[in-house]
Amino acid sequence: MSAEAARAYFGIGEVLAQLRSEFPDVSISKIRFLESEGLVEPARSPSGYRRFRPADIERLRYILTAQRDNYLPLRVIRERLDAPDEPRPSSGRPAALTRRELLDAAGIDEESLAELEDYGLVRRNGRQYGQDALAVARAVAALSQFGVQARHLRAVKAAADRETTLIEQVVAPVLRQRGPGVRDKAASTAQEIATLSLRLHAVLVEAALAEAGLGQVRLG
Amino acid sequence: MSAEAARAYFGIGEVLAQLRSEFPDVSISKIRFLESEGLVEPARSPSGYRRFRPADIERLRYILTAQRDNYLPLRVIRERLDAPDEPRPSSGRPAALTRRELLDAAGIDEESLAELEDYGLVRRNGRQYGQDALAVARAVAALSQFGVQARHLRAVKAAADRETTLIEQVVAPVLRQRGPGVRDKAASTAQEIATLSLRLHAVLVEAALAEAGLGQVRLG
DNA sequence: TTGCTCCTCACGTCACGTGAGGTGGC
DNA sequence: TTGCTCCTCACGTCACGTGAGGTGGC
Repeated sequence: MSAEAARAYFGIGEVLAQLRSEFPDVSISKIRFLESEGLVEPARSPSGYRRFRPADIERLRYILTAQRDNYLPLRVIRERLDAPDEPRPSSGRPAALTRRELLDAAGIDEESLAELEDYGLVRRNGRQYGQDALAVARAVAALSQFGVQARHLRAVKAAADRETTLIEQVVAPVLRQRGPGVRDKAASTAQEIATLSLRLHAVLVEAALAEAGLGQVRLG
Repeated sequence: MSAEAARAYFGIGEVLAQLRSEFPDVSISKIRFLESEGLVEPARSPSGYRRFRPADIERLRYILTAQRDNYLPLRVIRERLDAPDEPRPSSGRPAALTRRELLDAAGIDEESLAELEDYGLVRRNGRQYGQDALAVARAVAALSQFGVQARHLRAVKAAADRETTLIEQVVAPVLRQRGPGVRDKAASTAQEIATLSLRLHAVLVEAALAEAGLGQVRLG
C-alpha cells in the first residue's frame, strides 16, 4: 500500500468531494441532514468532527442512489437499510395489472397494445402485466401524440437491448465471484451503470438538439 | 367537427386525466397549488368550479415539462412565463469553462479528456467548454470507476446520434411551416420527444435487468 | 495569529398532501 | 335523495438550505 492508501476516516468535505461527480446535488447540509434522520452514523473525533469510514460512504452512496433512481422517500430507504432481508411489503400500487387495467391506465387501445407486444416492448407474465409494462405503454402513448412511429420505437428498443448486454458484460466478473451478497453487489453496480449511461445519453441528445437550434425552449 | 370536439372548458379532473399519461406525478392538489402560486389562472364557473381552456392546459404542460426536464424551481418558471422575451439572466453557473476548469470540475485527467474529444463525446467552442461537456465528463468519470470502457461509450454515442436524427425527422414538418413561434414550437416538441424516449429507454433497460436478476437492490 | 474546516441550533423555504366541512349539477 | 365532482382553508410534511455564533488543528 502506498502512503496515501488505507485512510481509515474522511472528513465531511472529503466525503462530499468523493460523491459529487456521481451525485451532483449532494451537499454538506444534506449529509448532515441524513445523519440527523438516522440514516448514517459516522464516528466522531474527540473534537466533534464527523469521521466517515468507507462503510459509511457506501451507505451514503446507496441512499443517494435509491433517491435518484427509484425516487424513494427517506422513510422507505430507512426501512430497507434497517431490515434488509424482509420481503418487500406491498407498496400501495398493485404489482400486476390485467390487460383491461393496463389499457385503461395507459389510455391506449387494443391494437396499440398488440403492436407493442409484437415489437417486444411489452411482455406479460401469464395473464398479468407489470408496472414496467404500464410505464412503457404510457410513454408510447405520449410519443404517439407527437407522431412518433414504430421505427422509432424499434430503434429505442434496439439501443436498450444493446445497453443491457453491455451492462451484463461489465458485471459478469462480479457474478463469477463467490460469497454472500455477490448478486446484490452485481445488481447495485448494474443499476448505477444504467443510470450513468442514461444520463450520458440524455446529455448527448440535449447537446445535439441545442446545436440544431432545438434546445431548451422559453415559451411565450 | 364532431359532437365531441370544440370543448371550450375542462374540469380539473379532466385536465388531470389528460396530463397523467405524460406526467405521472401530477395531482389535483398540485394543479390547485400551481394556481395559488399564480402560475395558471383558469376561469371559474358561476358556482366556483375551475374551467381550464386549452391554453391553460398548454401552460400547465409547459410548467410540468420545465420542472421535469430542467429541474427548474417555480420561481424561475414564473419569471420565464411572465417575461418570455428577455434575455436569459446569467444563472449563477458560468456558461463556459476553460480546459483546466473542466478537468478540475470533472475530476479527470488530460488523456481521458483527449479521448473523449476523439470520440466526439465532448466538443469545444473555440477554447471554451460548455456545461454539457462537464456533464458528459462527469458521467464518463463515474462510469470508468465501474470498468466501463470506450466501446460502451461509443455505443451510447451512436444511440444518441440515431435518436437525434429521428427527432429531427419528426420535427421537420413543423419547421417547414411559416410564422412566429414556429421554431419554439418545434424545439418544445423535440424536447418532449427526447424526454419520453429517454423514459422509454430507461424502463426497457430496467425491465431487462430485472429479468436477468439484476433489478433494483435492497442492500444490507 | 491566521486560515481553513468543521460544529450546533434555530429558523426558513419549497412544493406540495391531507382532511374537515362544505356546495352544485344530473 | 343519491352520487359524484368540485370547492376553501388550515395545518402538516418532507427534504433540505441558511445564517449566526461558535470551536479545533496545522
